[in-house]
Amino acid sequence: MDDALRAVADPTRRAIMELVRDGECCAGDIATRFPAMSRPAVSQHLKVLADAGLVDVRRDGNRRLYALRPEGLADAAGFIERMWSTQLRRLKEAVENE
Amino acid sequence: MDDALRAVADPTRRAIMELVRDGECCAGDIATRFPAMSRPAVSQHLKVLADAGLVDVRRDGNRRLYALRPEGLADAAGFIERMWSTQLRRLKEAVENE
DNA sequence: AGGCTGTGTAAGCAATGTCTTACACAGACT
DNA sequence: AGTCTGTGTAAGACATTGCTTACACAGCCT
Repeated sequence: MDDALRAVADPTRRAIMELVRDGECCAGDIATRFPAMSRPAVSQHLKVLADAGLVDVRRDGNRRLYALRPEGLADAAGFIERMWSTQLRRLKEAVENE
Repeated sequence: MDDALRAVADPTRRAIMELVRDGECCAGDIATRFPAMSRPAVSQHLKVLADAGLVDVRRDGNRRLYALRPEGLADAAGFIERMWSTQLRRLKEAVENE
């Protein structure tokens, strides 16, 4: 979970995830979506995401295709839900005490 | 969202959130739960959490009581759900193509 | 008033993270 | 074989983070 949450804490990486969310995308295409940043910078972000299990990588000849791997967020989602459920429980209690 | 996700990326801060999850807790009590760390370090983490809107602070005489504020995670939860839904949609499509 | 108790803040330092440029290397094309 | 295209990796500069110790200050108690 630690790797995933640390990876997701960066806005560029979140943007990349949104990009590859709807299907595979190759490194170069992803990089051109961030004109303000050099290509190696994007490549490093992709590595962080891959190491955290948030994206899958597949080689296709010359290129590398990246795709979202939502399961990587499972633990993070679990944490948030655990926090969230507190609110729901409190809400429930508040309603019951009405 | 950025502040919340950055705050949540730290394991100590997540532990603090779990601690104050079930009710208010004062700064000192929280700090004693982290014997490996100095009290000011914990105080700084609490500030980060408060600034990110993940905890509420309330003064009670001398002490400061912290409590979880789950709404602070709303945007983060939204992001995760947006990623997550991709998987669900794909799963659905896979089932339909069976 | 004076001295605890509880907490936040300031300054400084070591570790980490995020870029950039330069380079390496595999796969496609001629 | 030679070269181009696509992409990762290495090294280093710079900013940010997470700690520590020392200090500041408000609120209670006598």
